[in-house]
Amino acid sequence: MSSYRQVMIEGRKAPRIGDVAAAAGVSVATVSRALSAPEKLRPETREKVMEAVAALGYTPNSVARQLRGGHSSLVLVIVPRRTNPPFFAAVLHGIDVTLAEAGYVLITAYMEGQDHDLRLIELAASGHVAGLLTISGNLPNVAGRSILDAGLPAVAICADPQVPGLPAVLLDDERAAEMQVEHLIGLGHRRLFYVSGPPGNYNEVTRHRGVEAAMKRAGLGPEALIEHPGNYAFSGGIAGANAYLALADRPSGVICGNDETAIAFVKTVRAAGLRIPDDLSVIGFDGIELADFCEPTLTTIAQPRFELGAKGARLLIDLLDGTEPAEVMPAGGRILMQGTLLARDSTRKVG
Amino acid sequence: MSSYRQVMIEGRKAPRIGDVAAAAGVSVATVSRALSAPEKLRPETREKVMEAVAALGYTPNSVARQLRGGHSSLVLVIVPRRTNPPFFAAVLHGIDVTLAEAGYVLITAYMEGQDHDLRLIELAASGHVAGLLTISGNLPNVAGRSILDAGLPAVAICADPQVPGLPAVLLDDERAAEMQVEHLIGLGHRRLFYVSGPPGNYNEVTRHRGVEAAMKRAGLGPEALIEHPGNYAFSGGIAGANAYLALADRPSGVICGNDETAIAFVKTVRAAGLRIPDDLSVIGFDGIELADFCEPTLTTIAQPRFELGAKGARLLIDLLDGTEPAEVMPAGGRILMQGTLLARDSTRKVG
DNA sequence: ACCATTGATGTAATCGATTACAGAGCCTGT
DNA sequence: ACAGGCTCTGTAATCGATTACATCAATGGT
Repeated sequence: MSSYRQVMIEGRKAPRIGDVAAAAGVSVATVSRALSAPEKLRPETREKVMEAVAALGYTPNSVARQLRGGHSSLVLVIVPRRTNPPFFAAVLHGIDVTLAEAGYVLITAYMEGQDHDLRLIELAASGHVAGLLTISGNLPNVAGRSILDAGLPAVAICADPQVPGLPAVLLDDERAAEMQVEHLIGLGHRRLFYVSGPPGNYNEVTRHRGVEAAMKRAGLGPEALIEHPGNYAFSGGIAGANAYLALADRPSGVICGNDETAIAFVKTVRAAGLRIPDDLSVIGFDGIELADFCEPTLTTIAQPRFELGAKGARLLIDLLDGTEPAEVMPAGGRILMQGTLLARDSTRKVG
Repeated sequence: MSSYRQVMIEGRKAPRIGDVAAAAGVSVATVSRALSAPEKLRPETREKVMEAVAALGYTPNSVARQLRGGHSSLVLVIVPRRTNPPFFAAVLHGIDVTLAEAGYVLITAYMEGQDHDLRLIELAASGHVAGLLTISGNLPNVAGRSILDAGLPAVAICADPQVPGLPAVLLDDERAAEMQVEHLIGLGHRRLFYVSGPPGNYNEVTRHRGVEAAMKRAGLGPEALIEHPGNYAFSGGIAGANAYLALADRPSGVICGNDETAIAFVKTVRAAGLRIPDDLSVIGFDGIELADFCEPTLTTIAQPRFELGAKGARLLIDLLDGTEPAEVMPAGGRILMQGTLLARDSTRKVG
């Protein structure tokens, strides 16, 4: 029923390029040029047009502009729903700042499943959007249609959907997970409990490899690692903690898939009377601000969240503008960034 | 440089309505009708068209559709930057689910200031968007141009920009702040410390009124309240705590503007050796999940975050579709919802 | 004084859909 | 058998900007 045009009519009607042309006493072509190629106009003509533009409060209708063949300045970012808001907020900030510098506008959409995602796919195919950024390992993919089918330039950030030809800016998850294990082992812990991410999740799979590699390198076999599948959310931390508490012989070191998991884990085992780091050490993953405000402060691996977003956005911009990427693209199209260990109070030497 | 069209050409060229028409052996009008008014077609014609659509993988170009006068299905949500991600994530979730049910797509954009916001204003005026939702008390407003000038249907959520004619779905902030005070006073606290939100902020101003009203009603004068301006972020909680610690005679009750502030406050005063709730009681605001995972668990006022978003979205949808709002609009166009006190371990009886 | 060249501006085609209106079949009632 | 009324489909105008090409005036060269 209600089109934007109808709304316009109800209020002030939006001026069109013809109105400006009439007000300035020139043709529509001249108005168009005044806005997009001012150097082609005599200064006094340009000024006349600009005055009319200002007087009428004219904003070019970019729907029409795009239809004619102009490029959109919208970049769509696909964010997974309902996990880890503090983490993604920082990544989005890096993206937003970088896009804005280059004249693009960030819009985000959340994955929600089925019909909802189908709309995202249609949005991508609809011509509104110039490019695509995804922070989600699972791309909208409904009934055999993928959001990538639209052929938009796209870059993955943080999680690799593993689509051939799709460049990705990622944390070196494997190495980061190794750092988690090495930190605990370095403190003397010989048996570990691991509350992972959702089974099958890209980050989880990669980090899992890192955990196993580090264990092996330290000479520890699979019997030294007890795993519990989590979900990168508070609830997974609670469930993991309950599983931990139920163990007859509890490992002294605990690795959590992310900080929220770790916080919920800590909370739950403390409620059961265990002391951290006296009775057990817990290490998180992500480095959200909050990890420094909980009790005890959480040892964790900090991801360069802002930079991951910024670098991913930069890469997409280069793709869109056709400029040569500043960054040298490694074969396979995956840029890896390193995490940083933040040693705080939730871990300490055993015994 | 790179238009969406160019991209299409690089990959499979996007089929146009004419291609489908040719493939199905009908006219473009028939194809259009098959998609938007199938009941007007003979079943066999419709089927023929649908087959061609499927075979070519045709998605209507909604840029062209909109230009002609069709309504956009995009709703733009303006989110303030860099504050309180866990809070806004829940509000957005309520918005997203509600919009999706009605066939709209949520896109969010963050406020960042100046040039950046100017782009948002242009986005709103550009014809891409059907309606506007704002969760920010300050609307993009640059050089005298407001994002509302575009005349889009709009609804404010959580914070009231106080624009005449702009409907709003709000927490009853004043009442909620009264509840904070009443809770502490009910526990016997007679002097309060208040780490507020940013001075001038809509929510802060309203809650401030509530705090003062409740103090007065309890027979406490202004000397019983010591204020420190905060910012709804961790840093404000730390600064507030330091100000509190510097006091010669510290109030036993502390009100924080939101949960993040409270968490940082608690952390900081505990580090200085104070015990909570033994030495002082602290109450937060918002009711984010995390408030139940910190040490001690945080007493707070829970906002119906999902419902605020959902109700605001519902209102906008009614505006867009021209349906009669289910909710009776009070005069002034402001719908108030109530907060809920969650009494937990960070507050207790004095003495 | 006149033609060629340059620079500024206008005219009209174009992008890809929607939809008012027109026209073509096909029934039906008289 | 034919007018009138359906139903279904096609033709072409339209949305608002961009831009290739046409036009026109002014300038400079000879």
